[in-house]
Amino acid sequence: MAHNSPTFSPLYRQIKDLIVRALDAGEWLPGQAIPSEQVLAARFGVSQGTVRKAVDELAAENILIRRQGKGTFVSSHQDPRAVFRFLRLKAISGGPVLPKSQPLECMRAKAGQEAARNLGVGPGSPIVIVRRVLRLDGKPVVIDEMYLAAEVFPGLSLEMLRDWHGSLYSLFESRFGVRMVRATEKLRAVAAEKTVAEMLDVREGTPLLSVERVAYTYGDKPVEWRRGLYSTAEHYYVNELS
Amino acid sequence: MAHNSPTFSPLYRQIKDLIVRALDAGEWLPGQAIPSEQVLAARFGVSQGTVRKAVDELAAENILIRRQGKGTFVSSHQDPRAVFRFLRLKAISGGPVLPKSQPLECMRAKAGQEAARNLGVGPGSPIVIVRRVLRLDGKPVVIDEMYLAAEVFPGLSLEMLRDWHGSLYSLFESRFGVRMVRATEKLRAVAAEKTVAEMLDVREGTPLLSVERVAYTYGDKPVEWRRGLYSTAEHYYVNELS
DNA sequence: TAGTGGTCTAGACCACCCA
DNA sequence: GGGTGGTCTAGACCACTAA
Repeated sequence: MAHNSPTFSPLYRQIKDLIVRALDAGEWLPGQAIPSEQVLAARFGVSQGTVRKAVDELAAENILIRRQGKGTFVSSHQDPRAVFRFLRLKAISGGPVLPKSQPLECMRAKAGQEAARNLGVGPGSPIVIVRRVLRLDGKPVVIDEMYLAAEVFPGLSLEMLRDWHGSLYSLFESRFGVRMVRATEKLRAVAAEKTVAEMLDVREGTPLLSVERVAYTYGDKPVEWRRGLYSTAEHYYVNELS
Repeated sequence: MAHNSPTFSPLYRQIKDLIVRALDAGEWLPGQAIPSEQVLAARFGVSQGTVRKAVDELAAENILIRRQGKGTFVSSHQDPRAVFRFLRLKAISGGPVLPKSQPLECMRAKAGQEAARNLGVGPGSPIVIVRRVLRLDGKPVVIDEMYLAAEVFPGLSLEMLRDWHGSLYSLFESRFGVRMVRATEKLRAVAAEKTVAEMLDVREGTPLLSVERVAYTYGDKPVEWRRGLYSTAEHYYVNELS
């Protein structure tokens, strides 16, 4: 093996890329099992240990899920345990939280400077803007505005959003084959403007948590830019540092 | 090997615990190299591969740092790269941020209900309360109030805090041998009260980011509970989701 | 050149799940 | 019982660092 080329990357990382590419191509769908390590090793012409290391990293990134005795599965936003992977909210009371999305608007537009930059597309590219309210335990807690590259979500409509019972990301995954894999968020504290305050049932000027997110699919491709305003009267945003 | 006992844990995890215990005992200090994998394997009577897996996990948790060709090192808050591991603030302008701590107060007290619960000590236990302002690029951006178990930080004083040039955690590490390894944070948006507003140089009622943190040392032992109020006029809190 | 971590392999056996 | 992932080992070789 040539281990001294300038673009050297270890075998297991090449295997990892091949697996990601297969996932991106839809060879194995979310929730389904991928082939066993033995089979993958034969397919890629490497030892099982090398496949294992590749899968280990993908499992650490929550892209795959290993289940001893059963197999290795493509992680899915359909999985109820995955809901709070991207929704870092908990009730101050400590009780369980039942999120329910209430779509308000779904419209076509052209990308402005900021949206274009965050979505990695050219300015003026067609995008879809979605606005919705997220209710937790029946109360409005989050108001979101999402910007999506239109070509990735063809035919997305308000009816489709209204008819869907589940998380947005599970809809994206099921209907458009787009799996959100990673996201970065920027948090600030802002004052509620009048219209927002009414929707969240708080007084105008109430401090809200502003959460700006860029979400990526396989291959670190950005596909969603969103801004959420969280009412933190009865909920807080949790984070783990290490 | 008895792999079927009810308290079964794999060898590499036992090795990991032994390494953590050695770290906790101060056998190897932050910034120093630990023995090579070969040496550790001989010491614990296992193969190098098993030590490697234990070290892999500790490196993933940012407790150890591997450097090819040099060795494996105990991670340290002295390392300038470690400053932003627990301070998730960036300038909106995108420029670099130079944090500087300005201690205000350091007093002894007895733990109330909440502090006791968060620090894992009995109510009434002696604690130290520290208040400080954190300046970024010269401007006051964060005001912190910290609650520390007194017996873990004997002799902590305002003078000591004032004389220290570096992060608080690097002080704790150098002077008291307490290394912060992990933390959980709860974020909310709140309105600035008068005294806080003055210190942060904002108007009363300005929305601030409230960050409540419990920090843990080796063995998941909580040793610090703090609440910070962040002015997010020119900075934001960053987070990675995966 | 010697020592460190990093990669890759091959094989054995264990733990778990399911038919 | 047979298949899956999980653990552990032993050995070879590569890549990086420092003296």
